[in-house]
Amino acid sequence: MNHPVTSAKNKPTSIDIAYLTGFSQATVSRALRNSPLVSEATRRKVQAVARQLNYKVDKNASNLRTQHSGTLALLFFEDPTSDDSHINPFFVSMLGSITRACTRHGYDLLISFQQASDDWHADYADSKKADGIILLGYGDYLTYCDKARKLVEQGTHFVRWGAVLADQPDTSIGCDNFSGGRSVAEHLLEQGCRRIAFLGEASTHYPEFFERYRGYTEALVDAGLKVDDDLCEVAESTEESGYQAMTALLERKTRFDGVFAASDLIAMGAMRALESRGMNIPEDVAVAGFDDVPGAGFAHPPLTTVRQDTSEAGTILVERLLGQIRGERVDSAILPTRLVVRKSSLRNG
Amino acid sequence: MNHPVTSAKNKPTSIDIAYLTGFSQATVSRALRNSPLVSEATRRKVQAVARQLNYKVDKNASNLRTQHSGTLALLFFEDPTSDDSHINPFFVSMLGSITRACTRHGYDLLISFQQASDDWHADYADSKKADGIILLGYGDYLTYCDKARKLVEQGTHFVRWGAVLADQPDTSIGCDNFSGGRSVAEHLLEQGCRRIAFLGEASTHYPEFFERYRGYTEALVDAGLKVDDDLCEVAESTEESGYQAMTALLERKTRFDGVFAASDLIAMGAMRALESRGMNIPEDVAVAGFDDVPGAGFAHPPLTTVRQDTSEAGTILVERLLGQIRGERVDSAILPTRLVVRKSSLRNG
DNA sequence: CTGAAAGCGCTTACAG
DNA sequence: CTGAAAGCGCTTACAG
Repeated sequence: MNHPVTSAKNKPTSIDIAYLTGFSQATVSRALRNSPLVSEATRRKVQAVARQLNYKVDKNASNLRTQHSGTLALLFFEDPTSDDSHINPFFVSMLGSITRACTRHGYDLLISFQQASDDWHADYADSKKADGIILLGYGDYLTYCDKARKLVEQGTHFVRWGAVLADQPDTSIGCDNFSGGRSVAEHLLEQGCRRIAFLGEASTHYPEFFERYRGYTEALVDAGLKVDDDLCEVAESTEESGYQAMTALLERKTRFDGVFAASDLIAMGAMRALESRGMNIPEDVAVAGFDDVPGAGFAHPPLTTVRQDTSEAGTILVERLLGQIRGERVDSAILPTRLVVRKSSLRNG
Repeated sequence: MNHPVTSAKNKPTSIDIAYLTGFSQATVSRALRNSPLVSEATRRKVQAVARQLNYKVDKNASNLRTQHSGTLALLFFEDPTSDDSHINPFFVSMLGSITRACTRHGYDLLISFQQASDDWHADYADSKKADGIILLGYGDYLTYCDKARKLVEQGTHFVRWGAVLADQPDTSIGCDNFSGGRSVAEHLLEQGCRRIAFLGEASTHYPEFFERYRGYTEALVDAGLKVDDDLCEVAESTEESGYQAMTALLERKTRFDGVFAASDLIAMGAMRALESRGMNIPEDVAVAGFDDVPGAGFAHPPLTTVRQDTSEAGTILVERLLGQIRGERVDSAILPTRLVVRKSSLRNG
């Protein structure tokens, strides 16, 4: 009846501790979890032995038993084109704040990068590896909606960072893209710009950009200007795409004195294109972006942009998701934005 | 004897599929895992029903049974000072390539950010949430060594990105910091620099930086120059620290015509400080960094630096870790570096 | 406060 | 090729 003493090879189990302390395995389990059903003395004895053996509860076993994993999954959608080194810095900030929020709530975070086009690797929840999922990254919104509906049907717990629109099936958290876009356009108008270009794909497929665009057009119209389609150039959210969009715009010889890029990456590419043509920013062309990525302040010239509070965003994403997991009804949320004026748009003063 | 048909509420199990197909649960399990022990017809029937029910194997159950998790954990050490938005871009690249390498090998990735000073949250392996751990991020090397030794004793599978030195207890993967540092100094000398400052903490606590420093001093000595301690300024790897180090250097009124910053972030901060004093780069001072972070090429002026192949690094980290998990003996590895010359250091031509 | 027992949902010898 | 059975290591009613 001798219990094999834990060897260096095999991780200790609660049975080992039970044997060593003389208690039953059930009591050991309770003591380890600080159950009030266990006496102080027992708790101490058990925990001392556990520490000594470097015992850690087997999560696979406890998760199987309790039916939850204490883990959240972050699905990160990226362009098929992007490589290792070019993860959108805005999403990096989000990743940071989401990770921190998870830690605060005692959850672990599983991450997965995927092509927006692929079939989602969204089975983390179905396979019980995660209790819920956070969706991050741009992709075609309409395609997303179809998939989101399926997830909702299946009862998968998930939240998403993105545009908050009417009649969405999911819980979305996003910033106020419309008023952010409007504030940029108003600012450029104040700086004396009269022909303001827009760089970004403004369509129902990319509602974040579309809302920013709508804010921009509204500001123009309110200022008595008309929207000139010649000043709009499609771009996705990369530096390279911004460079190309600006190059295309310049080649069209359309006159413009301001640029609202739908994201900072686009803005940075656009500034590079402008500079390579010898144009001065902001004297010849005032430029503004959106996101306030780390680096926007170090750009040349420092970039005027719209700040989204990633720290708050991450916190809310995690909290709403955990609420959903607890079975609460949670709503979508729109976060305020803030215009950050820097040199790239300041023409006087 | 009627088996309750799976309701929308409860996730289906292999028992449900067994009931629906008429096979035993064991056969269902085999069929789902494409075991050769099962007939083609059975396999198809089982998998069809599984698909229909949106059945996914419960990972907690299968992990418990097989005793491995199919998951790797990435522990990311960061400065206590850093906030969400300032994750070192070099490590972001590593994160990208590690994630991709995991995906290729069919592993999931758990990530955790932690303060280097804290007790490590390294129990992912002990609690069986992960089969192995990847350590990333700078921190005091000597402190690390103590902890690494304990992990090795416990039989924890782990690899680390960092300096590869003699007598290390662990498996480390790092770049050739010494020759990288040497190549930078040689290049600056070729550009006519004679008084080259070094920015970074060169001590045994930070062996990566120390090796870069050693490469730098060797190049100077080989060129018949002497190493001037007055030209060295301690800095940690942040933009802000680089700015401050350069400011301190300038205030000391020591003459210098070149700067080797131990990392790109330091270099970028240093360039900002130089510019704010009206100095021209590279005419007055040639500058070079280390890492080739995304953004180095977009800096003003574009930054000369040493490229570390993060894609290769991530791949090797994951592969060696998986080898270790399989019980193979794996060695540390030193990856080659490549000098990337850009405008910040080009004084003629 | 403690213990004996059941069971979470799988995988895999063992037997046929 | 298939099934009955054991067991991975926990947590938690149930009984005392």
